[in-house]
Amino acid sequence: MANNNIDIYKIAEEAGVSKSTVSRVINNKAGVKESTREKVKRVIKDLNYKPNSSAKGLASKKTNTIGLVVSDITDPFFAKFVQGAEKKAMEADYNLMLANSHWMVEEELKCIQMFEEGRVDGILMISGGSEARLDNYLNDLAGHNLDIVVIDRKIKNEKIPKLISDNLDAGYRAAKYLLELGHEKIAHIKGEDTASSAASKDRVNGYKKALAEAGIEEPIIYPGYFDREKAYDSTIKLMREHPEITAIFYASDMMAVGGLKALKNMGLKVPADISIISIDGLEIAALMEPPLTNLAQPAYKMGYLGMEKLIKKLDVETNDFQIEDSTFKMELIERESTKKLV
Amino acid sequence: MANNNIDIYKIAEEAGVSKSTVSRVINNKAGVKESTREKVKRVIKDLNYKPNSSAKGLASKKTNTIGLVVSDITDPFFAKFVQGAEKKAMEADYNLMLANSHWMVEEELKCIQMFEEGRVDGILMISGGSEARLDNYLNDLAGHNLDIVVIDRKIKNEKIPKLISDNLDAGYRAAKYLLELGHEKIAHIKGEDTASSAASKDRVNGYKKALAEAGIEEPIIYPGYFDREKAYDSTIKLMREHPEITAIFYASDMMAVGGLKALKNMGLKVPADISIISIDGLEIAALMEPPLTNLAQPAYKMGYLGMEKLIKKLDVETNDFQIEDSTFKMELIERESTKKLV
DNA sequence: CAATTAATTGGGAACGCTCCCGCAACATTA
DNA sequence: TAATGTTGCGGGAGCGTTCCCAATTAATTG
Repeated sequence: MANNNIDIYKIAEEAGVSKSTVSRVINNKAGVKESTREKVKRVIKDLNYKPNSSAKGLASKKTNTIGLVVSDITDPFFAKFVQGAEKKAMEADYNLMLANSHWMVEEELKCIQMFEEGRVDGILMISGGSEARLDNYLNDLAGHNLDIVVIDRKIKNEKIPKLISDNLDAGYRAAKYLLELGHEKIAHIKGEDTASSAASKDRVNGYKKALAEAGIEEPIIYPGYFDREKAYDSTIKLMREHPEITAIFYASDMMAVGGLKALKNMGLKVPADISIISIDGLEIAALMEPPLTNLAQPAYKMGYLGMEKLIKKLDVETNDFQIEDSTFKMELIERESTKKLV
Repeated sequence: MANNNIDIYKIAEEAGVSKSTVSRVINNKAGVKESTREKVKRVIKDLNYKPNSSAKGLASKKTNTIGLVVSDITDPFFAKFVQGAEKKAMEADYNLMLANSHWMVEEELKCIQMFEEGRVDGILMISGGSEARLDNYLNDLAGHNLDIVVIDRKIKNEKIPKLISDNLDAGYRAAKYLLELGHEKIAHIKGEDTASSAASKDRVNGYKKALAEAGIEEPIIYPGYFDREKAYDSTIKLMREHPEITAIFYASDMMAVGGLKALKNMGLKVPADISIISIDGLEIAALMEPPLTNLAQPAYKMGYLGMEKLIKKLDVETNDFQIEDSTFKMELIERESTKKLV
C-alpha cells in the first residue's frame, strides 16, 4: 500500500522555485535568499512533505542510520548500552537499525552482511561471539566499505576503534576493597573464558594481583561460568572446602545472586558471616536482601561514547584518520553485602 | 567514505547477461534458465555483490524494514517484546529500525515522523504515552501512508490492528487464586491510571469482580503508582490500618518487590504470615526470597505476534483488508510467596 | 554607468535498482 | 509447415533525490 506522491517537484512548483532550491532548503544549505527559504519551508510544512530517504540515500550515499549489533537485547547490560547509543544517535540525527546476534557468530555475520547492503553508514558492535572468521570479515570491511566501532572485542586492526572495559582493574579493585575491609581469606568465583573476551581472565588476574600485593600467596578460585545456578553450586562447594573464607568476589552480579542464596541456605549471614562483592551493576543487585555491593560497568556511557566515536569517524572524510581506543573503569557502589572485619 | 562500486551492471557484464536477468535472479523471480541463474549466482558470490537497498527501496517502494517504537528498551518487558518482534521480523526477512520514546509523547511523535520518510514499510508500536494528538496522527497515517499495529493502546480505528493484554482477566485471576487458597482478607495495591492505558483500572476491576463473586463486599485498595518505593510505603500503611489482611495483590512485580521488603521490615513473614501475588513476569520476581508468585505477560509472544500481524497486513495489497485484534491472557506462575490458608 | 563580482536560482545527469514491454528462440499443435 | 504458444532475455523509462555547472539577477566598484 502507501503512496504519498508529494515529492520535491510538487514543493518546487507550489513554492514557485526549482527542485534544486527546495533541495537546498531541505538540507539547510547556503545560497538561498532568506525570503525564498521561508516560503519553501512554509510549503513543506503545509503539504507535510517528507523527503524520501531511499532517494536521498541513493543520491547522496548517506543513509544517516547506524547499524547496532548486540548479543542479546534482553540482557540489562546490553539494553542500557543500546539506550546510551540511541541517545547519542538521536542527538546527531542518526537512526538506529537493531540486530540481535543471540550470542551466535553465524547470526552476527548475517546481521553485518545485511548492513552491508547500503543500509547503514556505520556499525557499532557489542557482541560476544568471536572467531577468526568474523574478525577477518570485520577487518575486510573496516575502512573499505563501512566504518565500524567495536566494544569489548579484541581485534587487531588500527582502522577499527575499540572501547573496552578495564576488567583487570575491576578485579583488582574488588579484591582490594575486600582487603581494605580487613578480609584476608578471599575467594573468587570466576566467569567463563571465551575466545573473544578476556573479561573473565582479566578479572581473575586483577584479583590475583591485589592478593599478591597484600602478600597473600594462595588465591582460591572456583568456576562459576557466569551462571547463577553454577555459582550457587560452586559456593556450596567452596564453603565446604574452605570454611575459613570471610569474603567472596563473584565475577558477575548474577553469580552473586546465586551465591547469596547458597550462603543463606547454608545458614550463613551476609555480611555478618561473609562479605560478597561482584561485577556488573545490574539493578537486581540493589534489590537483594541485603543489597549487593558491586562494581558497575558504565553500560550507558559505553553506548553513548561508542556511538560518539563512530559518528566522529563517519564525519571525517579520510579513511586513514585514526581514532584512539578508550577503556572504561567501573564504578564501585558500596551497599550492604560487605562488612568491615574487626 | 566507502564505495563498493560493484553494481548490477558489473555483475551483468561479468556473467554475460543483462541487468534485467541479474535483477531476476537477485529477487528469485521466474523466467531465468537454470543454467544462467547458476552462473549469475556464481558471479554474485565471487564478487561479493550486495544489492543496494536504497536503490531497491527507491525503485520498488519497499524497504523491507519495520519501524519499532518502544517506551523504554531498558524495561525488561519491552526488551522481551523487542526480542519476539525481532525473531518474527528475521524469519520474514525484515529488518528492524528501533526508536525509543522514553515515555514521552513528543519523542514518540518524532520517531514516527522519522519513519515517515520512507524508511520503513510499517510500524509496530508499543509505547505508553498517549494523547488525542498522537492518536489522531496515527489515524491519519494508517492506511494512508504506512501500516501500523499497536500494542496495548486503545485507539479507535479499524484500520489499525491492536493487540491488548487482558488486564481484567489478570486482576480477576490473581484475586481468584488467592481466594481459592482460602484467603478472604485480600488487599490490592494498584498501579497508576493513565489516559492511554487502562491496565491499572482493568486490574482493579478484575480484582473487584473476583471479590464480588466470592461475596466479599468491601475491597481494600491502596495506591502504588507502579512504583517500587511507593508500594513500599503503601504496604506499611496498609498493614497498619488493616492488620487483618492475609494476602496482597500487587498490580506489578516491582511493587511486589517493594512490598516484600516492607513486610519483612515489619517483621511479617511471606508467605507464612501473608501471601503476595503480582503481575508482570519479571525475572527478578523469581529471584526474590521467597520467589514471587505472579501472572506473567507474554511479552515475547506479543512481540512475535504483533510483528506477524503487521507483516501479514503488509503482504496484503488492499488497504481495506481487515485484520482482527487479539487479546493476550497472562500466565499464572506459582512460586513460593503464596500459601494455602487452613 | 559600464564592468566586474557576488548572490541566487534552474536544469540535467547520475545514483543503482525494478518493472514493463518487446523480441528472439524454441517448443507445440493442427 | 505454418501458426501459435512459451520461455528466456534485453532495453528503456522511471523511482525521488543530490550535485555540478550554467544562467540569471543583484550588488559593488572604479
